[in-house]
Amino acid sequence: MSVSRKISESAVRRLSLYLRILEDLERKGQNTVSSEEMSGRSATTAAQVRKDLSLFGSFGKRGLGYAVTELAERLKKILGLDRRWRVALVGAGRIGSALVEYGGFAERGYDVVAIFDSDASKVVGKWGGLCVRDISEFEAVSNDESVEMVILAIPVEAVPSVMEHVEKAGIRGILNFAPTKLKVPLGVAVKDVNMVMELEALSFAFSQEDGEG
Amino acid sequence: MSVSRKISESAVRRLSLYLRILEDLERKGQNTVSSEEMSGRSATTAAQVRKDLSLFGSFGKRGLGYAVTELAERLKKILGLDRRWRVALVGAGRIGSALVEYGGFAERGYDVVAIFDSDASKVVGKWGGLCVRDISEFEAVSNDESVEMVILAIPVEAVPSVMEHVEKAGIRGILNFAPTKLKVPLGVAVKDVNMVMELEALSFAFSQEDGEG
DNA sequence: TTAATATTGTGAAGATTTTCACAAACCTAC
DNA sequence: GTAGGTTTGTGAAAATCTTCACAATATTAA
Repeated sequence: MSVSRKISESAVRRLSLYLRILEDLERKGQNTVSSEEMSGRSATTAAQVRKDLSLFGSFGKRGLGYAVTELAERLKKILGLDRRWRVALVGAGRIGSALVEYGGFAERGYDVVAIFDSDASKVVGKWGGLCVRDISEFEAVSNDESVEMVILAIPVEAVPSVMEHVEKAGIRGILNFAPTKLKVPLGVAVKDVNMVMELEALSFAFSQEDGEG
Repeated sequence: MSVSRKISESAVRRLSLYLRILEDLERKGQNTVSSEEMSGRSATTAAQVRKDLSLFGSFGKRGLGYAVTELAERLKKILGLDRRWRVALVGAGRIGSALVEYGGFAERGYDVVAIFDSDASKVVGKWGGLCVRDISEFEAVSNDESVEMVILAIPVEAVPSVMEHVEKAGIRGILNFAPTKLKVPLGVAVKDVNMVMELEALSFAFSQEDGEG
């Protein structure tokens, strides 16, 4: 049951996708699903689906496929979604605002329990029932609130000073929206979300097409 | 000069990152940079940097490194950033709002020239100087405005009907924020941005740590 | 019970990506 | 011009990831 092999980035991404597919099938009342059908709904092959799942055990039945609900539960456990996570948002700007109001996080087990900004006095009112705190309070508040992960939605200039607080508080997971590579101590996981980078990949695809025969 | 080899997803991502590093160095007035230094600022090795760049030509000088400004220009050209792109936003909800006001797109050559929503009447006022149009006008407006790419910030349910318009209009690049795999005709490039998926990768990293010796 | 059919789980093969390591090219100093 | 120090560009090796292909196992039907 315990996994000692290193799982690749892309495999984890696919697991995430499989879970979404399974939940969709569940809603539709489908009981079992084959690797073939799963591959049709993702952008992979049936072999890839089976290989990915086999990294964690044998969840299927030969000749039959996978039990939708059971596999979904397994994946949730594998992805650490069999519990809720306490998350802090740092940066109460446009992006931060959108993320808090978005709602998709809570739905999947991530509760935003604190919000910080470098100039909290600028931010009026409550955000989703939380008042925006000053970043200087980060260590104290994140300790009180047992914050485990941070969503970083701040400008690049603010990164160094904010990261000091985050490090001191012992946070070990960061979802980074700032378009810069964070320097973090060993053991801290970082995932970058960079929308401009995605657009650049699009225009690259275009340029390649045009440039070629 | 012309590139016939297929460039990997991750290589393109890294090129994007290199460009950001170079622009930073440019601002700081640095004239040349070594692959070693570049690798220090990204999360790769010097050999990787050189390999990536060599896919497109020989831009450096042995013993000296790369000319910052020149390499930046080269990368811009490679990434299709030596021109401006006309982009439409579809979906005037929270995420769409944040994206438009964000500003980072225009800065990097992507101009939002039209905004659509399935219920435009709900959306009051102008967004960044543009009025929000009804999605039924998509083909006509995107034609008039020479829209090339679309940013899709709509709920999953709305995807099929919206995609019909997008396809008919002949759009060939989509930045997709909807958490679903888009079915697109051949020749249409799609990049997915899925924040929940990133968070799931984070909690996966956590769970792995905890589960292992 | 047996045959027919479906589908998993997985070694092995194949493909792709990353790293290594070093000759070639360039700069500076004398 | 030569020696000494750098750093690129790139084949080749190593590592990683994906696909193939098929034995093993399950279901259904008769």
